[in-house]
Amino acid sequence: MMPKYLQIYQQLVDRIQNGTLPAETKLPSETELMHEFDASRGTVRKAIDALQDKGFVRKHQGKGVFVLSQDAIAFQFNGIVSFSEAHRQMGQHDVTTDVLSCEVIEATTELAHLFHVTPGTPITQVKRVRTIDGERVIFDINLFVSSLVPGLTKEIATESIYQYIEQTLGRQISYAKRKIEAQPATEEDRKYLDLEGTSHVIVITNDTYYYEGQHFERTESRHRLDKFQFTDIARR
Amino acid sequence: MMPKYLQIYQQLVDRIQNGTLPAETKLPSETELMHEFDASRGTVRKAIDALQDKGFVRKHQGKGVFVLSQDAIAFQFNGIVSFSEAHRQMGQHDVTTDVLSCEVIEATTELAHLFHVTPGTPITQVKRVRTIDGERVIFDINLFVSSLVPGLTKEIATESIYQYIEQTLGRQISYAKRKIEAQPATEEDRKYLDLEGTSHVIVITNDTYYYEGQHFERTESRHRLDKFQFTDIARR
DNA sequence: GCTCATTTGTCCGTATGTATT
DNA sequence: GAATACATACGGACAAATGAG
Repeated sequence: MMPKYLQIYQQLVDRIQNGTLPAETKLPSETELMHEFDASRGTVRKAIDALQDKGFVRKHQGKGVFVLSQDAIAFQFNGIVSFSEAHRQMGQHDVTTDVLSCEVIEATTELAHLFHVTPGTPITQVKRVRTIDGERVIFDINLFVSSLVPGLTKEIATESIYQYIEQTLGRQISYAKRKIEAQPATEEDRKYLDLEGTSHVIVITNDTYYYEGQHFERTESRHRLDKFQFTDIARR
Repeated sequence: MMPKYLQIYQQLVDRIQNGTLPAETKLPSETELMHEFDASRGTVRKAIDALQDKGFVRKHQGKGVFVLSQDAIAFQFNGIVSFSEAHRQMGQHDVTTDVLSCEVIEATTELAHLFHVTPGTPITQVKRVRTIDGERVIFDINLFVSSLVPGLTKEIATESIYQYIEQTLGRQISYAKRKIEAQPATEEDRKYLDLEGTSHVIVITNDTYYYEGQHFERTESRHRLDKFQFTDIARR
């Protein structure tokens, strides 16, 4: 049973997304929502606070709660949004993923230090290439602490690994640190990507942590310069 | 008068930052905090929720509230953290800012469309170069809708423009959209930056909006490839 | 496996303050 | 000034998760 405040939240999100509550319009007041959902004021307020946290509305003391324009929300698919990810959602491009390798290696001292495990600990390494409209433009290297992501197979790596972790393993992801920088292309980059003469690649290093604080993954995502784009929205 | 829940929040932040409440330790329970601060449970909970939102603690039903390690917080300087910004805070580098120009231009049809104003509207344009350890590595172009940021001078541009907006003008910034991508270096890039033969620059386009929703600024920050780094933390 | 105390999560009702119209 | 709407604060009750015994 979902908490009541989340049910109210969800129904309001639905109304915003299906156009019942278009941008700029005022939400019903807290008192009206109390009666409509037969809830206390605190419960209604919690739902509205969640809406504001997610960027759907903005509250103004004395005036009311107003729906924000959708483009800001659409912009807000946070997480890493590369050229491919952004356009895959639009359905405009032909994107394929090839798993080059999926094997268990032993943690080097460097990896052991990174993940806070002992050297020799099994690490699952996945290398993938993403092809967009016939050009190989993204080269991904995933490293997982094997014991923290059991049962990972090549088939799963082709689909969404995060979906596997959250739904099949039932573990909750807490936060991810990201770093974006440019690096000179390596031999491996040149081997697996269609670099077309560019000397550098954009590297996104992503470290992901479970709710309990365990660092279970590092992913290096290496993008061809001209096919890279990252968008983000920062709220105060 | 600061609200009580923010006072409690602030005191707890202080304890975390000065080491009274080190990482991994458990906060006093809600009941204990109620007595200590002579507040109701709801007020104490609001303070703790704020702590969790800012990434200081993590709540666990049935267990308690635990202080998170500081490195995740230190990492969490949101906003754009380029090579220079990150290292200026460390005080390790010699960073200077030169204002190349600061003038009022008329909005082209393109700019008018971007800011939702009529063509010809005054736009304040500031061009700056950031020099780090003697190398010119960042070229910034700021565009402000003049009427929304009145009184902007060359002197202010040398210091922090955001500080001027929030403190002197007393306006609140709501959110910023960011885009990061690579572009071929322009002639202007080559003129103002020490590119050392690199063909591309990293461009960060930043659009900033006031609380009321007005789009008042676009900044293009053009970085030399090898001196660029962006870090970020994404929480679920 | 079960009970029990502890701790956080949800929900309700009420009162008062502050900003806007 | 009055009415409306959100902000803060208090109190009480029960549910759900955790850990100790």
